[in-house]
Amino acid sequence: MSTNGKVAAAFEELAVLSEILGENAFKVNALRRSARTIEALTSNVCELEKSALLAMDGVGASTVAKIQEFATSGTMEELTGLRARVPAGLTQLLQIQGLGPKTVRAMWTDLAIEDLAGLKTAIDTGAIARLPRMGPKSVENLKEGIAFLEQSRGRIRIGEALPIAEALVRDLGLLACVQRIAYGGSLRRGRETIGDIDILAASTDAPALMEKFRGREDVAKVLATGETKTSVLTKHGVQIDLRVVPLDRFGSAWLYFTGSTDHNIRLRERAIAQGMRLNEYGLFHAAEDGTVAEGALPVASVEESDIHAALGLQWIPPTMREDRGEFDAFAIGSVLPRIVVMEDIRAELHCHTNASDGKMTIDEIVATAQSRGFHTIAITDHSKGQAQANGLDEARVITHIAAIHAARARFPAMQIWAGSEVDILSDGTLDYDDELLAKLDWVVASPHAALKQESALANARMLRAIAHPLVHVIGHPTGRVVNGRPGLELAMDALFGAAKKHNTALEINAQHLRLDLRDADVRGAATVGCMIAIDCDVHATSDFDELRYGVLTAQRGWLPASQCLNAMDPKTLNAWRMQKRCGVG
DNA sequence: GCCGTTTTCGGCCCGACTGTTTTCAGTCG
Repeated sequence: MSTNGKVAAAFEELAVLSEILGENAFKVNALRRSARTIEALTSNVCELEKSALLAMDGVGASTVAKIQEFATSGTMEELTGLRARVPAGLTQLLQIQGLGPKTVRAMWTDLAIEDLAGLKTAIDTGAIARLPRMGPKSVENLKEGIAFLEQSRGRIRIGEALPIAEALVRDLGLLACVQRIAYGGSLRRGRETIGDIDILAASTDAPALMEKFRGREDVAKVLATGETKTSVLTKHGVQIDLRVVPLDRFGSAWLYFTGSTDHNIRLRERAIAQGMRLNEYGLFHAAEDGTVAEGALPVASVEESDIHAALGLQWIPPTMREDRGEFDAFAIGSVLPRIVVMEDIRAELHCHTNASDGKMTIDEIVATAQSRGFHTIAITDHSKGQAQANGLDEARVITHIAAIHAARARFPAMQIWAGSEVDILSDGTLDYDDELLAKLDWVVASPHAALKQESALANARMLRAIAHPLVHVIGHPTGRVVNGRPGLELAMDALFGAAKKHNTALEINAQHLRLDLRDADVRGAATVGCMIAIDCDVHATSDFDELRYGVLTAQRGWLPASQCLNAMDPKTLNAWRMQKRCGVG
């Protein structure tokens, strides 16, 4: 785990243990907020100056002291103390749906339950019923919560969640009683993993809509159902919540159910500061004492943008609602560079044909790119080190370059480049020599092996590749897999600085399994002024559809269209390609 | 634990739902 990951985990653990001990909930929340802030940093938190730490929202003297203590000793005294007081097994109990810190604490102090096994025993013997507010239904829910936890899949990847949500919105949207329907939550914000799927609807007949939803073929269990809210668990182990609101309150509800929690809190604070109140039913004028008159009509509620406008904001895209500076950036009057959108993307600069491990021929892949409205494609089959992927040796590369260039006559409207995805070897040298690299129109250099190497070595390796004058783009820079492997542990800020200096682009690999660079790193790279390529790493036709995950990640990283290679017109992109090699060969 | 266009102390977003209760605590998003 990276240093920032360790420090963030320490703060999260502080929060959990404090919660079980019954600490002030606002303190617990502040600890959690510190954890999230540290997790999203692109610099090593232990190497930052005190002033830089204090400048971050929600970071105060106490947090700084803990970080500095961790930096020098590798531990936090307070955390060590809490671990000694709270049984380790209690933390897991908090992951049970419907079981919170108050009840866990009561289980521990009243019944001496210290872990999941102890809880199960207390349920079996009936001892659990001695707790206050623990009636038969609560016990039943507890049993189901434990069963769900034991078979739970945790957060699922966005590439799995989004198609499920889209199908649901499409199907339910066909019902005559549905006036408006959309998904919200972390899915709409484009996060790389999703806890559950949130669907929001306006309907003339809410009970009928709920019944249709509960009766869907893929529903395994109804978790809760009422007038306005139904939660189900699908056969694939995904929780889906459906909320129904009046049509004229859709905007405020959508804003609320999209989040994030931190963003919502800041938005409501903003409303209060302006003498108003905000909830899912709208933005309301408040009386002197802060209350809203019974039955008052909202100032704004129909569209999200109405509420933003009434609070002095331009509409904030969902991908940027994380309380990471968006309130200043979107204040009315402030000007933000235009963030990249799907329609900007007109080039695929990383793809594989059947010459290595792709499924398509050169002509098939070019034709597909053209049919998607692209003007440029760089064909980048694997280098020889990727033997398992049928990587090309030097002789095959020469033949392949000629075959790719020959395709230009058959696709006169397309700019077609013969490239390679060349391996960055563990020492930072490349898998082809410079003479061969210079014959290629386009070079993507990527790490594929030695992804567990020590951090200092990994940094040196990637810096060397970034500095190589014949490399255009660094492909999937960390080699991580979402929910899979952590990848290289890199000092990202140093990489961004080098990429800027050498004018080497960094990739957002759009494959939802990779999303590498991750969102927070895109933000860091974009801030420094790096160029970014959003590529689908195409192996088969359907891989072109992964593009949207890459674009969502770019938007979460506040990437301006002007810093995205794939958003350039063909001439500008070609000019960038040529000048990248200025003074070479 | 953090923070300040009334505050360096006293607040800190807001409502729905559930199950247990006779008015509300706990949990969730």
